[in-house]
Amino acid sequence: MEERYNPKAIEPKWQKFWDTSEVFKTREIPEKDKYYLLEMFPYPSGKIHMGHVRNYTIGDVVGRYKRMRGFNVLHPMGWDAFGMPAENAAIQNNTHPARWTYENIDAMRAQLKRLGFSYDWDREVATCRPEYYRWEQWLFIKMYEKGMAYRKESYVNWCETCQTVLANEQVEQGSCWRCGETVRQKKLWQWFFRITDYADDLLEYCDQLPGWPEKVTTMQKNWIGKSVGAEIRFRIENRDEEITVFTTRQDTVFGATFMCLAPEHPLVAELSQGTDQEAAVNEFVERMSLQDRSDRAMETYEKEGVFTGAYCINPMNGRKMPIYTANFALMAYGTGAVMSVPAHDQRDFDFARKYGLDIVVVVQPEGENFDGTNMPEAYTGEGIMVNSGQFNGISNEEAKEEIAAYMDKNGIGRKTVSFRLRDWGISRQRYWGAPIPMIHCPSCGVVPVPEEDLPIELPEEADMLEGGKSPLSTLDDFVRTTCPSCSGEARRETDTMDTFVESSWYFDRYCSPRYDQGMFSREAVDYWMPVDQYIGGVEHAILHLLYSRYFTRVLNDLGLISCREPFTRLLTQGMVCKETTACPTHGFLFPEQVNWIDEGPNCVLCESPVKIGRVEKMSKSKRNVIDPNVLLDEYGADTTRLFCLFAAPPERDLEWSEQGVEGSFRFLNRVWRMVADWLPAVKDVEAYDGSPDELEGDLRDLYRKIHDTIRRVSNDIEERFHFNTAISAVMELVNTIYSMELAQDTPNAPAVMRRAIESVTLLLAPMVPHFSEEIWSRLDYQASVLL
RNA sequence: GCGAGAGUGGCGGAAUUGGUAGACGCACUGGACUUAGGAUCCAGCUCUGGCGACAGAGUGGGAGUUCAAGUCUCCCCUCUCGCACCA
Repeated sequence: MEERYNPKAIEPKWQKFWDTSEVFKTREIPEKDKYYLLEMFPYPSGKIHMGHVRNYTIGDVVGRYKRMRGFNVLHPMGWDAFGMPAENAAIQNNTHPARWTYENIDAMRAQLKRLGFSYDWDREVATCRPEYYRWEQWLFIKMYEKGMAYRKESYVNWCETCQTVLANEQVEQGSCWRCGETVRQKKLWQWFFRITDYADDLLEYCDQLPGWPEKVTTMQKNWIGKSVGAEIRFRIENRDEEITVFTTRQDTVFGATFMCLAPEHPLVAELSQGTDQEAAVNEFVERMSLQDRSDRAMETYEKEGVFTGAYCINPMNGRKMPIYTANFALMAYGTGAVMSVPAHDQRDFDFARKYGLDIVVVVQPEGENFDGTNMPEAYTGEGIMVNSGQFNGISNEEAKEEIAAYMDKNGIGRKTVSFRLRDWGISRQRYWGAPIPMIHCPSCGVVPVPEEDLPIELPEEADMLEGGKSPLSTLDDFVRTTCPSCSGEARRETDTMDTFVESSWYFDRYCSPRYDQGMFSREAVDYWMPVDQYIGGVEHAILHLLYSRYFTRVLNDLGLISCREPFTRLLTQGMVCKETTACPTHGFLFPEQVNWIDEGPNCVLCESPVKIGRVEKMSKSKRNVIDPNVLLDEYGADTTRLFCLFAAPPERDLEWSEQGVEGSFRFLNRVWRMVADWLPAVKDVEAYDGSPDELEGDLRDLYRKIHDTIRRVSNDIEERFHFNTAISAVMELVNTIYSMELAQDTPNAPAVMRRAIESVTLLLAPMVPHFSEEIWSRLDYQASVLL
């Protein structure tokens, strides 16, 4: 055996071996325990980054480990291939999104193969292929038929830069999640999925996902945002109309002294029309629509509003309440109308003080005597009901129930719940996405494309307009069609679907990726689903994971799948971070632009001293990125993988360290030398399998240490996913062997050492697979170490 | 503001059920081997005092429970992440 460990020679050899021997090819074997392991599939941006390497390495360890433990493992990989970057790249480089995407996929697949991941590549899926999205279109039609998909004109989040609609989940602090542009409100006809029908179900099951990090289920719960309260109707004075509000404090209804409507509320314009307030209201509404959404969402933002000129009547005490439109009333929550109770809500209190509106106390805390003039701020706690007619004297908690019952009986209102979650707007005015399979007929209205006409393929030669309207709407050949129902002239829907639709069911497709009679074969999906272990970044805690849970429920309710939750266990791995380096004149520097000299780091462009910034997530903009390819060239896949596993436990952030990589490489060399040293002695010996009692001294200690290590590593991998401590356990074992300085001619030493070497190889096999396969074969085993 | 998580040597991080705090690695120091080594092997490495055996302190701070606390309870501080005018 060579003295030196040479990954360049070893790794391609075993990658080829895995390929040709088809060890990772998977099929359904009913009598075997299945294990569906999934990592979040990447967007084919062109290059694998360290985040991918970490994510897929963690997954690969679990997959290989489970395989070694005898499970039938499904471990697929594919491409989340639709989306904006392909269009942008196409415009910039004068190419086609499809071409750009497929080239990127080829490049990234090659990189993943270089890392030695145990994927069943026969199951590869790319969501931009018609064979894939045709079934998404099929499902869309099914959902349309069941009323789960619908169209409405509504205010949508609009990104001017991306020229497209964004889902609520894609708006971060009032800005586009992708480009950072301020999001505006725009009124458009849009397609929606009725995810709100599942709000309660999605919420309730959050507590039945013990395999998920609490952090994620909490985020989902907050996002769904259930509030229990009541709906109350207020008659508008001199009109045959009502305003419905949602409140969690129906106990304070007697203290409601005015009404606030969101500026976007349809009644605002209607009520002010023809009054002296009309001009002021219009000015206010106009001003609010131009305002930055994130500014408006600030709690500290000054409350302001305008009287609409109309009044409504408090149904409990007949009080005449002025109707305002106010900036703190949000169209996106509840009904867009707030009954304002200034004594018991801080926002209402601020507003009332500013505009001189009445403050009526209806909940009095014990030992206090609040009234509208002596309160420094709103009182939101518990107390005894006052100024509330027949409900005076009881606690406000009791009053919540009694008032709700009273209102229900008298047709004023009823108990209800409100969710923060909105329906999922999926229309996108973009080219590179799955076309929505609908037809607009002037006489029949909206008609689904007949099933036999699917897929509605994306036309190839789209005129990609930079920042224009939906590219598909400019293609006459695409748009013009005939109505399936009356055969008259009709127009196709030109919006495409949000790319999150594709990623909401790809894990089902992996079960039978080439199936052409439906989304998936029932048999395959029932065998494999749900995913036993899902691994990916926490940035998808709301968006992708919530949508996927929703889709699984839809498929379940349509009778297509047996499970209701898609992911049994979820691991959210931390980010890969590195310090930033900045030059006073050249700004952030790439690692290779920094010259490390004795006096300190130095800019290669101008030689001025470089400032070391804080450790942050690797990103192009901060330039603190390490290209995995460089690592692969220098150290090979196994060292790269080992470093990712050893430097931090998976759920924590991993800080990049050149010395850390060096250390991982050194360890593999150390193991290699040990094996090379002992190989002649152990080659023709059976691994020791007797009782430790028949050994003595160091050999007995070593034999016990071997078994202790096996227990620790198995436990660390299987139950805790603590690969860092699993590796350190193996390091300890190797250190023990080195420090014992066993003589090779000691009786039993070769047998025990063979046991030691085999154990180390098996324990390391999930983590450094090429390395382990190589040693395993040197021990004269023919089959893969995985078997 | 609400919710979640975290705080341990010079650094990354161990300590699984309350039981020797600092495993393993990095960095550093010393030694061995060597023409040489930035390779390798061995040893040291929490802080303070001491040549030393050793003594004292020590897991963000403060109190408590316990024979025993990084771990449990209470209060406080700091950091990270998520949500945030949610009526």
